[in-house]
Amino acid sequence: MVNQRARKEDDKQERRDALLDAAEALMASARWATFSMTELAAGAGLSKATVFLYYPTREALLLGLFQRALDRWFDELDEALARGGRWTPARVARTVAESFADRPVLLRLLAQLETVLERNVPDEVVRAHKRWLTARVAKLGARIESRLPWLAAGGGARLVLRTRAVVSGLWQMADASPAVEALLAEPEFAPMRVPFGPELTVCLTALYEGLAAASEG
Amino acid sequence: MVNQRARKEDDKQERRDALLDAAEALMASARWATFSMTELAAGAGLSKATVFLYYPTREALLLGLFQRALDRWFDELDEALARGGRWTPARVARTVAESFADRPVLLRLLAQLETVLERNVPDEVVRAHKRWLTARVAKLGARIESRLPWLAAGGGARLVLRTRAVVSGLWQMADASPAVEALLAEPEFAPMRVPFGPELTVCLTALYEGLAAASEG
Amino acid sequence: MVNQRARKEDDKQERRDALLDAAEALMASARWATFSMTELAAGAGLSKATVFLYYPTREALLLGLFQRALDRWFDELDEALARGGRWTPARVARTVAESFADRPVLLRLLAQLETVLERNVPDEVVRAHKRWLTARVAKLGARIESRLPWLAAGGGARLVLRTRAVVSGLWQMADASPAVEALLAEPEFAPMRVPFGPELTVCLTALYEGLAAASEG
Amino acid sequence: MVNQRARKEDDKQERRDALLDAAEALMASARWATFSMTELAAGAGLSKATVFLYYPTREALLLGLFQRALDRWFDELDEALARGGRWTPARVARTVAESFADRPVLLRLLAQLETVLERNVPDEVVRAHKRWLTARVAKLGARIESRLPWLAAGGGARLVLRTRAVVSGLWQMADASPAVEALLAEPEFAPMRVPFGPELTVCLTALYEGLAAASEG
DNA sequence: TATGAATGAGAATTCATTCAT
DNA sequence: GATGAATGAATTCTCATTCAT
Repeated sequence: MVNQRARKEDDKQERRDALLDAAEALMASARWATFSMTELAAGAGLSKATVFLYYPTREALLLGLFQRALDRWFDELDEALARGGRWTPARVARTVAESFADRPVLLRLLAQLETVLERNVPDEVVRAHKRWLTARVAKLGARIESRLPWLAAGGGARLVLRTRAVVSGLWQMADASPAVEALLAEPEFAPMRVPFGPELTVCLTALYEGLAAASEG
Repeated sequence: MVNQRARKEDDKQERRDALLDAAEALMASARWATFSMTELAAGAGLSKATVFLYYPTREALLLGLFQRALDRWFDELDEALARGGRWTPARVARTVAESFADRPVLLRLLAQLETVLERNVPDEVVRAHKRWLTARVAKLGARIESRLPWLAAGGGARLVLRTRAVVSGLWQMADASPAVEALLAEPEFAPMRVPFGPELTVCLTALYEGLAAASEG
Repeated sequence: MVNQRARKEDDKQERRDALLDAAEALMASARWATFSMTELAAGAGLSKATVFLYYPTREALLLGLFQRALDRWFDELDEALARGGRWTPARVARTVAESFADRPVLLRLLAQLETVLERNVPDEVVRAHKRWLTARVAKLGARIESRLPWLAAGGGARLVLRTRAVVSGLWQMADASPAVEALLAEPEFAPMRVPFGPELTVCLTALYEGLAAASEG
Repeated sequence: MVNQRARKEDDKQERRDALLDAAEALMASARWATFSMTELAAGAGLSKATVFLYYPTREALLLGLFQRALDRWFDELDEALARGGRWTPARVARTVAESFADRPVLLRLLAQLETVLERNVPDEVVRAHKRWLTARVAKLGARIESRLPWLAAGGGARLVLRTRAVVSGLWQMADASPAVEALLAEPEFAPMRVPFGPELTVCLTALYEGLAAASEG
């Protein structure tokens, strides 16, 4: 991917994607906490100036990366929830929890959304993103409502947001720095360890079941 | 006759506390997102170099602030949970949710713990913090276990961690930048709004009830 | 039958003129201080690369714009000085001063000539410009000598250069940034205000009269 | 001037002066047109960050340099005008013209004042500068009024401003880039040469005499 | 102990200009 | 001839941290 010119619209999208691929690789690596445009450009084999050709600010780029990762996740989860069979809160929870497996980049960005992503981005870009997000949340919410009939109208979207909170909160606890990781490996700190996958399943299951019970009770 | 050494230690602690007070004021203000050592020193009426005399790094200081805020919260919640009457999961949830009211600083630090606080801090400092934290979590966990008898041994501590995840995740969504805040105020984005307090109560209640049901079932 | 080559040359000149038109519009606007090739190309409805097809450097383009503006000014002033009646130094001064009315672009470029325009321009381009300029100055100088007979041979050209100095110096003082403009509007700074038109008339009149007196005495 | 610390207020002023000295050296050199903070820091034997410790922006620094150079000029001219003997417009003109000899830095900054110096400078700094300038102009104006009694009250200050215009305008024409300099050395361009010193004397003399005549006539 | 001064090591971003089609 | 894409080379400025007194 060196030194070629993206001429057609397709090529441009390709380049954009390549850029996001490089960003993703960086965010997935151990150096994710110090993500910089310099490193990104180097990783993508492009000059810094070229990066700014495609994204007006660092944050806009990260927002783009977030949106792409989220989009893929929405797709996958939607598909998973479209499968047949009997749907209980627990099954929904398991399905949702599984959908986050192997998505460290999405999870990291999720944790940074409000803190980083939505600052220093042109207003219209944020607006476009939020509009897109609202639509996708609504769509997923509708799907979930069809799976959990006790949900009121709009309850599906609300469930998505609550899920996001649990996911993001748990991930933050799980994604410790190497130093802390090492510390937590010591027996003394065993009670503080948070295995992301299992915990997520447990928490989402409990949350959904609890909400179901509340709506029935 | 007062011990000279001790008095010095006291002075030192006093200074430390003054520093944390200034840091807290800053984190509570609108400028919290740009917390800098310069501003902190100015706020504390000290020179920057002096700050580094008491805390080896910026992160260590924030960790100190976090620990203090958390300590106060532990105390308050412990006290609240010590009150009499019948304790249901819902009451515990409400009590916990209320304990986070008016604690923006704690909540902001909570959201940054893994991302910021635990990097660039001397190992022993992290270790000491984690040790303290483990103890307090265990203690609070025990208290909660006494209130929710269906919890297995160690289940209280685990509940505390899970609670932390929900709290932190919800807060992040709620603590948006002013620009996003304005955006979310538009009717179009109403479904994306997350009122922290009410949502926390709902989520924790559901979570606890769900866990209770699971342990019984 | 029209010459193909010539027509092409005409087209080229047309394009060149269109470019200068866009540049002029930009230099006349409030954004003149941040004149950039990007903005220019956008204003001309061309791509940046195309601009460089017609002018080798940014400075060469500005030099072209300067030359065109100056050319028009020479024409107008020459015409004005061709009028009949009795010519005194004062009348010449007034005529010259008036010739600068409503020529902000010329004046701005005048102030930048040595600082900006004549750097980073191919040698032959500068040479061609200077040759043209010398000729026009000589011509105008001759005209002025016919109006102010006390001028020695070559004195007209020298007067043109001296005039240029006064004009450029006064304009610089008058064309302040908005911030300074606002400041100068305060009573305290009244003595520092320089109204370009009136001052120019006064200064040129005095200069010419002074030179006249000197040549006679 | 390496790596020492400016501790007392005196030292600080010294450092400030050293910084301005380095800036002056740079502005006096051939590279003056590309003056950058990087080059300045290198020239001063300080780190870039240190430079920003003393001046908040590049422009503020240049403004400081300008003010110092101007201050010295004011002093010298004031002194020269304080000398005894009979004062004619011509003698004032000669004195003023001489006061600009060997002041390339002042002259270059003069030509950039409005274009560069007064942008990107904190408002209060500009205000302070303008206030200082107004006062010094008034003082010098008063001195000149005492030398040229035909000047009305306030006419001295006005004369200073008009002088500034002539000086700045002539200097700009004289301070050509090396390339242009070489060009102008050719016989063909002899009429376009502007020897700064002599021309300044001639122009100021004519201007002052012209104004004197006008005020009498 | 306290601190004002100093700085290393970036950071994001810009812009005139060139290249490949 | 025209152009969209790409970039080299700067630029200003920031900030946590260290040094010398």
